Amino acid sequence: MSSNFIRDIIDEDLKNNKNSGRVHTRFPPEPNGYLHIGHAKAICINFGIAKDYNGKCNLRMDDTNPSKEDVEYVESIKEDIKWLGFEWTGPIYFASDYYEKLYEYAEKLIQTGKAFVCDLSADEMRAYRGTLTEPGKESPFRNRSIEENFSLFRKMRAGEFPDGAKTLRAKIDMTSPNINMRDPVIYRIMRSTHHRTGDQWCIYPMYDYAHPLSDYFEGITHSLCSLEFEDHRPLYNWVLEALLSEKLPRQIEFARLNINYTVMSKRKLLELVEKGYVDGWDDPRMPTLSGLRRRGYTPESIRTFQELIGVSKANSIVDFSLLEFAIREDLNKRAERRMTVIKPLKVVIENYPDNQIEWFEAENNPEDPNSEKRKIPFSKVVYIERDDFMENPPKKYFRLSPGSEVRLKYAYYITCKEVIKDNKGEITELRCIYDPQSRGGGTPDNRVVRGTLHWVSALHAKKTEVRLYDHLFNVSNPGENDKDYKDELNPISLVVLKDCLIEPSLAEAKPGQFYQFLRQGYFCADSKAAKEGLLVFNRTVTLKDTWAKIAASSRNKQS
RNA sequence: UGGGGCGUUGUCUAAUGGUAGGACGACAGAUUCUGGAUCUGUUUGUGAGGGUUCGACUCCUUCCGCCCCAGCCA
Repeated sequence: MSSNFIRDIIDEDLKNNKNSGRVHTRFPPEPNGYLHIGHAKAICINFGIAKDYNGKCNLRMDDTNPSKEDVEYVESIKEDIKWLGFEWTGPIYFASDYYEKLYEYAEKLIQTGKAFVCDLSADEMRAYRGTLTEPGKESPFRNRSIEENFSLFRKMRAGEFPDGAKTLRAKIDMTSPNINMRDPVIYRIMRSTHHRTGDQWCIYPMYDYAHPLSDYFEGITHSLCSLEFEDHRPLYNWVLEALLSEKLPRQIEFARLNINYTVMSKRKLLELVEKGYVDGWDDPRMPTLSGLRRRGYTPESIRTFQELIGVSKANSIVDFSLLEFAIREDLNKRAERRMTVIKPLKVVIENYPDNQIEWFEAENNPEDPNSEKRKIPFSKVVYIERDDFMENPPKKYFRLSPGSEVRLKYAYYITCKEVIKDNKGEITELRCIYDPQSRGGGTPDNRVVRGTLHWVSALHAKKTEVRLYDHLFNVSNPGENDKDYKDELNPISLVVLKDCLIEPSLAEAKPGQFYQFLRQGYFCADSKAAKEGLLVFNRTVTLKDTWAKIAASSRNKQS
């Protein structure tokens, strides 16, 4: 586990015996959307630190805004964290469990003259707040007596005022250069049914007030959050210091994760879901954990990725290729190999006996010495990949072309004798001959064939749907330069191919089971389609493709 | 232009006054029944200027650039 500036701070705290050597973090999502890979960074940081320091990490739902939150989201959050491989300490905490306590502390704030009930409307409050460069003005309600504030606040709770009519505000400093300190609202009146407390409350605490206290209630020592809360730290500390005298949690901020060719804001992801640009939160193109899971990403690969990107305070955009590296590395070691022809081209082996069937032994995983072998059937008619044949091949193309010889993996060498086309000029079939001496993939004369192709036997193959995914957006940084990110969606981020041919053993693939389709990529059986009894494979990531690179660069040279 | 942050190769990240290193990518080669994997090698960087110092990514200073903040969101 590599170090970072947060761990350095904790090491220092430990050295000074701060918090009596305790390390207690928390992951505090708001249940207003599904977790995405940016959350995974925060999860790995918080749970990872707890694990490595023999500490604790709480899961706390930061549910102080019922208008946006829902139980569906709390369920998905639990599932995603468990799937990622982390366990929270104790029960799941909810900020809503603290509503009564939070209310009592607010009364304490009033009693000590540190909070007041304000009648300013939202618009008025904005006007009083000042601007970035001008100080604000004090609310005319700022100097109400403690008794009046007290009784008004109770009436707020009792529902005697309409929504938005009054707020409870911290009395700090309207001239502060930090706008967060200009008498921030800490309670608002909002008649909204909460997913846990129902209609019990009509006033709800604000994040800036509820969060530090929730941390305190749970004995959190290090409250790790993202950079945009840096400006809120003085307020975080103000709330705690105004109410408490003991050792307090310390907030530390780190840069959130950005990855190119995708978006990472819950607002935007929600919009993609609600407006139907994608097939739900778990669409395999989404950067959500449920999407990545459905796509075939493993929890191990996501944890590796988080380890690779590190933790710092610098804003950054991580290359998608790093995520791809992490999943390839994991799946290369673990995924069983299968042969699947995605875009089939019929090959008839003219000199192969008409009704003969042979079974060849194939490695399930050459990277795993303990893996078993399987038998695959071979017959006179096979299918190969359309891309593995070119009638007029360029230099350095060592797949099949008229007159050339290639190896059908695990089977025989074949040579192309004739190309058959339909009346539109489209190639429909290849006529080949095989060398019986090359059985098993080698010949007595050790002749060199550069190309080795995957194939399926026409007699035995099963038809299946395969879905190929690409970046959801076709620009590196969607929404940049005032563009609407929705205009930058990649129109071919999903390509559905329905006539793919799989080898027989794949017919029983379990939902979520991952494979390497030889020479093509890693694929996993789609769990959503499986619920409807369909067998569909999602492409998780392609294999690295050196030939594609060579072809592309020579194409560039020509143009 | 108030306040808070951040600038190290194409990308991410180390080095906390003492050889600017790692990972990904890229490139080259070896090897290979996957143009995969594996192995080897190569390349590119401290935002700019001044200062302190034997020595500066690191300290001081001036500047430049980028991000965040004016929700009764989190």
